[in-house]
Amino acid sequence: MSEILEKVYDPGRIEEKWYRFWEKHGLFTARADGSRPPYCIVIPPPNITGSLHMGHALNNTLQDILIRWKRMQGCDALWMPGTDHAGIATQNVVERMLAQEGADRHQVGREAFIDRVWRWKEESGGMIISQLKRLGCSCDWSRERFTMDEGLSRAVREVFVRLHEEGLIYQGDYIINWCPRCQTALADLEVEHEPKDGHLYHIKYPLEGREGGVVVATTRPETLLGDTAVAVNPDDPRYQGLHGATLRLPILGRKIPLITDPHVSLEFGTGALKVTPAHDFNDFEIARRHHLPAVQALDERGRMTEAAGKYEGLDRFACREKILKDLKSDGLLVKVETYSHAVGHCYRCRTVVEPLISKQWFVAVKSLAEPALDAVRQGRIRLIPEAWEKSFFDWMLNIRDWCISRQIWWGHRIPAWTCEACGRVTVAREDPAACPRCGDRRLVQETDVLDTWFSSALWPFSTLGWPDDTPELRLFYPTNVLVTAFDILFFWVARMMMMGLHCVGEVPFREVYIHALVRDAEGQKMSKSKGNIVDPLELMDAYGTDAFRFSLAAFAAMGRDIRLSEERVVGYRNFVNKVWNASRFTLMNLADFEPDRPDALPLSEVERWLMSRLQEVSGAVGAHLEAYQFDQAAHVLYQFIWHEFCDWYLEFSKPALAPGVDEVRRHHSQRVLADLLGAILRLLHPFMPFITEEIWHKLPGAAGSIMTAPYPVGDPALMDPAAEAEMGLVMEAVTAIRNLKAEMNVPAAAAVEVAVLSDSAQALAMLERHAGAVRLLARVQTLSWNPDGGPPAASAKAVLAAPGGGSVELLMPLAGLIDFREEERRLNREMDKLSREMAQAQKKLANEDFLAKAPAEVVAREQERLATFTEKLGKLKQHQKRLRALLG
RNA sequence: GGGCGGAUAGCUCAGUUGGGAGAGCAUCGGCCUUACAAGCCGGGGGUCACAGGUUCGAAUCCUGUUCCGCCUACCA
Repeated sequence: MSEILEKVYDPGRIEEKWYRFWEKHGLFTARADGSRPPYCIVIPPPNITGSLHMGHALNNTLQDILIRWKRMQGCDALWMPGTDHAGIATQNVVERMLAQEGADRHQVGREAFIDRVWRWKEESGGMIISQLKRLGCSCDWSRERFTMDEGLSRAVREVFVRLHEEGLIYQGDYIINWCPRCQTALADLEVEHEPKDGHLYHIKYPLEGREGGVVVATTRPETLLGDTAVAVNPDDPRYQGLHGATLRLPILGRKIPLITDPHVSLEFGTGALKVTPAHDFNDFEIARRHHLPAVQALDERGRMTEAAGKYEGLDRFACREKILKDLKSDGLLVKVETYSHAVGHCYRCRTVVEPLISKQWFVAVKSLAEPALDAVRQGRIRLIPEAWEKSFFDWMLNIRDWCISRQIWWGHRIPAWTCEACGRVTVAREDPAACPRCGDRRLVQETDVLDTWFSSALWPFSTLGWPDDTPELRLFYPTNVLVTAFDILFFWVARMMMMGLHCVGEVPFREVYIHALVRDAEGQKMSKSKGNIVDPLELMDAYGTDAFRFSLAAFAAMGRDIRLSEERVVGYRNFVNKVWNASRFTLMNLADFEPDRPDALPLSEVERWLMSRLQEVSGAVGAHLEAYQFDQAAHVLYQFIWHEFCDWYLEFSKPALAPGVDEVRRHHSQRVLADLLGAILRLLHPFMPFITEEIWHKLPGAAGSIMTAPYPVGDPALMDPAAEAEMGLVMEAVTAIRNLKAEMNVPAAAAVEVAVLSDSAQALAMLERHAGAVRLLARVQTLSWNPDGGPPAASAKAVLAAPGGGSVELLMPLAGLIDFREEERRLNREMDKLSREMAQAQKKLANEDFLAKAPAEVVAREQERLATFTEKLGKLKQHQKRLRALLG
C-alpha cells in the first residue's frame, strides 16, 4: 500500500509553505471594487513594542475565523491590519536603551530622539506582524497601516483642528494625573487603582488666637504643606462654633481658614478635611467653589517644592516620613490608624501617580458621547454579549473630559503654535509661517504630543483613507464587526464610536464582539511579574498552529474568562491528527479514483444519513459563527467529524470501498467520500487553515486554494429524517451488541450469534438491510431473524425501541461463553435504571395539573417515553424470569 | 460605595426562548479490528453552592445568603 500521507501529522513543515503560497497568490488582498458584498474588520492594532501574547492570539484567531469564513462565502473580505505607535511604551523602550548608553533623551535632543525611535521601529517593531503571520492571519498586508504614518497623521491633524474649531478641544490649567517617572500627564483611564495598606494619620491644626485645634485625617500627610484650608460639613455639630475660624498650618505656621462644604462627610475620619487644591481632585473642586488659592508643594518629579520650606527637594515619600517625625515631636500627630485605600498607578510603569495642576489639552467629550450612546440605544451598534451595554452606558453617562496632551516626544505633535510677539495660539492643518493676528514669524510649536488613543480612535476610518473620499472608505465603512476584549472597551471602543460618528457621520462598526480574557490554568491574569505567561508561540511549536487555533475557538465561550489548559490543547492536537488520519484513509482509497468518470448509482442509505447530518452540521456551524458562538461551532465540528464521520461513516464505507469486489459501487463510494471530505475540509478551514489547505491540494477533484472554495451551507433538500432514523437504529443495535459482549466479558473477537426479535416489521427490515454492517461492526458471526421457536433462554438480552413504535430485542446466547449470574447482575442494573426513569414519567403523568396545563406535545412525549420504558422493562423482566428458571 | 459575572462529574467547562443533566480530560475494563495507540470498543461517576418563592414542571425565572473573580468610584 502506498503511503500517501505520513502516519502522524507534522505541522511544522506545512504551515510556512502555505502561508507563503497564500501571500504569493494575493489571496488576502481585498478587491475593493464593489463586485462582491463587502465584509470588513479592522484589527485592534497591536503596539509596536509588543510581542504576541495569548490575548492577541485569541483575538486574532477569532477575527481570522470570521474573515476566512466570509471570504469563502463569497464576500470581498478586508481584514485591515496595522500597528499602533504606543507613545509612552515605545518612548520608554528607547529611553531605556539610551540609559544603557549613559545618555538621556534631553542630551540627544528631540529630533535625534525621534529618529532613534523610528530606527528602533524599523528594526524591532515588526515582530508582532510576523507572529500574526505565524498564527495564519489572513490580513490584507498590502494595506497595512501604522498610526504614525503619513496618511494617518493627516487624519489626526484634521480631527484635532476640526474639534478645536468646534470648541470641543480646549487648553487650560486643570488638575490632572501625572506620572512622575514618565514625566507626562495621563488620562483618568490610564490610572490603575490598586488597594494598598496605608495609614490614616490624624493631625491637629491649632486654632489661631484661641485654645485648641481641629484634627484632620489624611493618608498623605506630606500634602499638608500645600493646604490652603480645612473644610467641615456645614451641618456638623462638632464644628458649629468654628466656621470661619483661622487655623495655623502645622510646621509652616501658615494661616488658613476653616470653611464649610457639603462635600465633606460627617462619618469619615474626624469630619474635618484638609484642602490641598494642587494635589487632590476633590480639593481642587472645593477650592474652585471657595476661590481658594492653590499651593504647589510637589513638583513634576514628585519632589517637594520651595513652598514646602525646609523640606524642599525631598522625595514625596521621604518627606512623608520626615513630616510625621516632626509632627510627632510637635505633639500634633494625634492618632495613626491602619487603613487600606486605593492608590493610583501609572498603567505603563506602575509608578504612583501624582495629581498636579497643569496646563493641558482636553477634549470636551459630553457632546460626543451622546450620539454614541444613541447609536447603541437604537441598535445601530450592537454589543455582543449585550450585558456589556450596561457598563458602556454607565461609563458614557459619567464621562469626564479627556486629557489628550502628553509631555513626551514620540507621537503626533499637537498642531498649535504660539506667537512669541502677541501670544496668540494658532491651531492649523498646515504649519503656519506667520501669526495670523500680528504677522510675526516667530511661532513656537506646542511641544506636547497627543495621547496614542487619540489616533487609535480614528483607526476604523483613517486606515480606509479618511479624510480623503476613497473607494475603500465608501465600500467598507462602516466596518462589520470589531472584535476585542473588554479591557479596552472604554479606552478604545467608546472613543472610536465618538470619533467615527462625529467625523464621518456614521458608526465605525455595526457590531462589537467582546470576547473573554485569557488567564492561566489557575485563573490568574497572565503577567510578566507573576511569571505565569504562557507563550502562544511555544504552544504553536509544540502542537501546531491549527490545533492551537482550534483550541482558542473552542475556549471562546461568551462572557467568561478563559483558563488556558494545555491538556485541552493536547486534546485538540489529537483531533487535528484524527482529521489527518481520516484524510489519509480517504486518500489511500482514492489513489485510483477517476473524478471525471460518471457515477450512475444513487446515494445509499448510509450516505444519505451522513449527507443529512452534514447539512445539519453545516447549518449549525454557520448559525453559530453568525452569533459569534465560536465554541459551539468548534464543538459541533468536533463531534460530527470524530464521532459520526470517523467512528461510523468510515467504518460503514469500508466494505463498499474494498477493491476488486464491485468496481461500480467502489467508484461511487470513492466519489461520495471525496465529496464528504472536501466539505469537511472546507467547514474546518477557517479554524484550521493549514492542514485543510495541505489535504485539499491532494484531494482529487479539488481545485485552487481552499481559501476560495465555497463554504458549505446546509441544504434542506438533502435532509433525510428517514435515513437518520434507520441508521440510528442500526448504530444503536451495534452499540447494544458491543455492550453485551463487553459487559459479559465476551472477547470482542469471539464469534457470537445474535438473534433479533421484533414485533416491528419495519425495524426488522431496517436491520436486515444493514445486516452486513451490523455483523462487521459488532463482530457477530451469524444473525437470525425472529427464529422459529425463539432463542435459547440462556442468553444475554438488550432491548431497543423501534423507530415506529414497538421494540427490538437482541439476544446473545451465553452457553459456553460466560456465567449466567453475570447476566443476572447486569440485568438488575439495567432494570433499576429503567425503573427509576419510569417512576419519574409515571409521576408526571399521574399529575392532573400536568396533563391539563402542559403543552400537548410535552405530554405526548412523556407518554411515549413511558410506553418505551414499560415495553423495555417488560421484555427484560420476562428474560429475567426465564433466566432464573434456568438457574434453578 | 455602586455595578457586573461566576459557583453543574475528580479537573476544565458547555447547557440559546423553563419540559428527558452534556463534552473534553482524568478514571475503570477490554482491544495492535489492514486511517489513526495522538488510536479503537465498552463502563462508572453529578442533591446543577445554600435557603426560600413563582410554576403542572426550575440547572434555567424571582428574592435572600455564602464564597470567588472583575469593573468602576472624588469619604480624605
